[in-house]
Amino acid sequence: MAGRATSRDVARLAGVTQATVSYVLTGKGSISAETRERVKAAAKELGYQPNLAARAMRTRKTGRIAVVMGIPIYNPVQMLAGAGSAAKSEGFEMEVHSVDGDIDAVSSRIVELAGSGQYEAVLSFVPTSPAVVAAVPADVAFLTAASFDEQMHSAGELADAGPVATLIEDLIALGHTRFLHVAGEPGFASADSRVHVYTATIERLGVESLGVVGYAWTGEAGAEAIRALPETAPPLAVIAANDLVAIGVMRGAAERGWSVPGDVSVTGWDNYDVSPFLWPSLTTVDNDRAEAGRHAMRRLIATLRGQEWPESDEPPRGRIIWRESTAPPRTRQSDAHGE
Amino acid sequence: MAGRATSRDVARLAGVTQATVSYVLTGKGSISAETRERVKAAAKELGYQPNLAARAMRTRKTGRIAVVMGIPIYNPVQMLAGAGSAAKSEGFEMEVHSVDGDIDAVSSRIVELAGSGQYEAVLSFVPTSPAVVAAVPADVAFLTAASFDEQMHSAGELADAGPVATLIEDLIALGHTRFLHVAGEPGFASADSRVHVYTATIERLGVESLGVVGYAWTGEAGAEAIRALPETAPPLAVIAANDLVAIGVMRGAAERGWSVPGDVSVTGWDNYDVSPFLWPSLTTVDNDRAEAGRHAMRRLIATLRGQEWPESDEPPRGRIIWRESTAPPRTRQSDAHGE
DNA sequence: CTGAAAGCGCTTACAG
DNA sequence: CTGAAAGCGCTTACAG
Repeated sequence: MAGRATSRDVARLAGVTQATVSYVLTGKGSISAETRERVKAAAKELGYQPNLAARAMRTRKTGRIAVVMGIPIYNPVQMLAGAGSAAKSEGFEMEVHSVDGDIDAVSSRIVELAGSGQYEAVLSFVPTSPAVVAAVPADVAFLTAASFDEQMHSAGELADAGPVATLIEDLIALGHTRFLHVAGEPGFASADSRVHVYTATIERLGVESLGVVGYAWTGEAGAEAIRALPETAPPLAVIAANDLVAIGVMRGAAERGWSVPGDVSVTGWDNYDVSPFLWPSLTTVDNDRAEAGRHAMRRLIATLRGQEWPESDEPPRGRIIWRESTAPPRTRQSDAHGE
Repeated sequence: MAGRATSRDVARLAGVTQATVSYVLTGKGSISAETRERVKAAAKELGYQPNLAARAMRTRKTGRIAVVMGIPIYNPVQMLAGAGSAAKSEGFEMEVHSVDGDIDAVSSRIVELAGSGQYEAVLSFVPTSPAVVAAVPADVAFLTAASFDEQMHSAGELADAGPVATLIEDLIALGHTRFLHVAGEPGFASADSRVHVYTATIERLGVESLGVVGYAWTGEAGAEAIRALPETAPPLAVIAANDLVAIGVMRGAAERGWSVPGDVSVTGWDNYDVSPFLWPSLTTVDNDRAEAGRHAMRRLIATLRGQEWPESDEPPRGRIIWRESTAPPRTRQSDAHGE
């Protein structure tokens, strides 16, 4: 039975007082090297683990951080593992709360968590309403890693969507001249910034766009986007907001008898575990999710401690993985009929 | 700033003593209805929330349960949400820990968590070594919902694999006579029990099996299983351990020029979000993951409280969703060459 | 550099 | 049915 010895036991064994034990363990007082060693040895011998509840009560710091997830777009475990390890290495425990519902439901749940007194900070991976910031107690740090707002805009979070520009440039190099973007759910920085970069890049390079459609993280949105296209649409390249949407796009193309990548080149995002095994395998943007989680958590903890966050410290960039779903466009068969 | 009022404040406002407040809130003492109302009203007015750290310290019960996940087979969020809601409704907080590594790494982490004094119970969704049970402190409940052992055997967890039998029976009704099972990672009850039921059903119905292969939750295992087949294998039906494996199987078939479902019928498990949008869409077994999570958590809490768990209370059964990847086998073209 | 003491907010015997 | 008091294990001024 571990976790049983108290600081009093350690003190007794080391022949010092309880306060000395506390000073040694928290590193606060100035204790002689010799005493310090004695205390540490005693703590080790007893397998001493501080009672966190008692410490929390006395310090009024719980050492706990809440993370809020929606029913997520993709498997979030690696991101959570990254966030958790960053929290742990800074001495915090991380607790994950899944919240289902719309932005208001999520927002009020966050306010509730922040007000529960159990957490020193709350990190949201779901978009929240702006009112949350004001409703969170002043002594609880709050950061949303999901929302697209002015702050993020300037903080360089747009960089996350950078691969969209590369994707388009490289597809043009392959011979593509016509594009379509199937976007993710509005309110998510990842979705909004990709739309932003897509639109800007299309304009900058002067190529044709069939529009921005979808606005949902679903396969259905991808399939529907293709079903709604005119018969004359191919050849074209579709930039899908993530792999699920892209798989819907591929299905939509198959339903119409359009070949991938011959008639329709398709790109996704997030590199699902299934994506290398699709037929054709899916070109996608791979993110280091664990690092993304660590990054968000470190930033939250900096906020919590009132530290400045260097602008240069951006989240990790996505890396494009080219696979079979992208290729030079098949030569247009009946150019005369194209509009 | 919420979470600020203490039981003392509530007592003062209600004109009673702190003990009375505690009795009312924990429902333990016998307090007059009138006093009870006054206390409740006061608590509500002050937005009183008990300080959990203080309560934990006094009761020596933390009210917290640790859940251990590996880097998971599929998106675990719904299962975790189910487990979390069951925990919450029983008055516990649930904390998720992701652990990477082999069975020994996972096991020692579990022992560490159980011994930390922070949790009243630990629930593992990863297989653990048998030694864990002995190493966990006696006052910490422990349950693994992932391992396939005698206990589960008798507790009816095999029922989880029941759909395998139905799958085979229905495929036979469709005209199939030759099967292959691509299994998941050994040690996982879900993998082992499916192998068990597959083997038993093949034998019972006297149909041909090309074997049980794979033993990994990967797309590569699925593709490899097909690549290793003799040219004469089709038509056959492949029971894959989950959708990722099944997608690998479909790719393997495509590589060999075998059509799905004409030459190879394929079934998966877990109903991935991408599976309805594959081409062909994938026949699979859909589980109520949230209910599975709730079930495991309720059972853990019953253990924690020393309650008997009724044998009849089984985890939810999977429901087969028939889609395009399964169909009657194409007539064998060159039966003479078949072995 | 170390010791004695207070107190974080709660629950729970024990008297009344 | 309610009140006064102890104590869970820790940290932190305050003296020495």
